[in-house]
Amino acid sequence: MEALDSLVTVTPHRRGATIYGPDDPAEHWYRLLSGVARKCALLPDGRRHIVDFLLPGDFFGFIARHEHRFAVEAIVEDTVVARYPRRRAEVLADSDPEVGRRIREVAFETMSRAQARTLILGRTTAAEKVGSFLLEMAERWAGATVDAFVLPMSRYDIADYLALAAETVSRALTDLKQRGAIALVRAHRVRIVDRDALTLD
Amino acid sequence: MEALDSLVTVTPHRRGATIYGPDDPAEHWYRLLSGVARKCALLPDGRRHIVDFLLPGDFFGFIARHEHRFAVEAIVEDTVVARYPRRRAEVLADSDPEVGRRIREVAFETMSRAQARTLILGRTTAAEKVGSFLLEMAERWAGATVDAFVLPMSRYDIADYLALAAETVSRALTDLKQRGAIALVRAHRVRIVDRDALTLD
DNA sequence: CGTAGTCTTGAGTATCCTCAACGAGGGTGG
DNA sequence: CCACCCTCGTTGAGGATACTCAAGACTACG
Repeated sequence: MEALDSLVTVTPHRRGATIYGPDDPAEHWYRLLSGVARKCALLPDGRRHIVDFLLPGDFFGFIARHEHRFAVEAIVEDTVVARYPRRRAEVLADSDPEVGRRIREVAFETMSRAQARTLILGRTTAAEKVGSFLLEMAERWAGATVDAFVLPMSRYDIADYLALAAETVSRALTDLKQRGAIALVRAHRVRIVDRDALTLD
Repeated sequence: MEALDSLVTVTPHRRGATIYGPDDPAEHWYRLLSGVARKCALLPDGRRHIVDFLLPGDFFGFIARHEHRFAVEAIVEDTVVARYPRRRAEVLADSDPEVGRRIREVAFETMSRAQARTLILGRTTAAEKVGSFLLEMAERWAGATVDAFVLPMSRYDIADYLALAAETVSRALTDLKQRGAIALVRAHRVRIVDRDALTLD
């Protein structure tokens, strides 16, 4: 991927900063190098949906159209993003099979993420949604299956991701804690104690 | 795309037939030529999720891994599917930039579909979910923005797609009908009367 | 024409949302 | 270093929504 790396621009972002907006021309592809970000859509009635959380290594901003439909915002301080000019990357993909294949792989991974998300949202009860969400985060966090990790996003972010009220997320988490399924340290540090209790029921 | 077309195998499927199963080796890419299909996941507790409805023109079965996680089943009689051997298609994509770019475009389209679906599932009330679902189907149906179309899938399918109970789907539809937002002919033929009434509550 | 599956409708209950108040943490400025 | 403030998180009570269980009506198929 040295060929693609020659095109890259690396930019740090502050917490809350917008990486790209919903009406920006889609002239770049992006990859998160460090930090965490959220991809969100603002609905006509003012509500907000979070369609994806972006972790280090994740690519985003891929789109066939010429305009993004979502906004991407940094969630933590010093969220570092690599940016690839779309046109030149596409030209490179046409001439370099290695690059083209890599981009296809990345697109397939992104699709996998979207499908996993769909399965989580398809859960019916709040406890199941929150449980599945924690398992997803634990799995995506550094790729390894770690049991303890940091949830950098707020309860409101989680709520807008799972289509729940923030209070319901909070209640579900305390409930999981009291059942012994997870342990919480100051609201943002999670340790999974009983994996099975997060899926069943 | 004549290059890819030389690899294709076309197969008709009966209503209810399995196009590929959850444990099949992912040795093919697919495209729906006619009919309708559902992509579904079977959960450990026996419930079913429908992750996507596939309409004519849609590609599916793209995956980086070596095994599918979902099953795809025909919903209507005579659902015709084109099948491309994955390995050979990948080799072709490496050697033919045209093919490679087309596959990237298809992957991006599939991602768009997944994101649209996420927005629908993120709706909170049943009426909004069903309304958004109808608008999605109306839009995807033949690409044109038609107001009258056929909903070939059962209420149970819609329910498993929207994470609702089948009864709730039925109630939401009759409610929309009584409000004058849609007209129904024998449960499966829909005409959209008032588009705005489908989005804003 | 008959039957099996699907769709609709009803009643009661569980879940989640809304509104509200309180508490905790982190950051800032004195 | 401490006090303040402000955002975020938690908890409670009441009401709305959707689910479950159940039965009846209709369709589509054989």
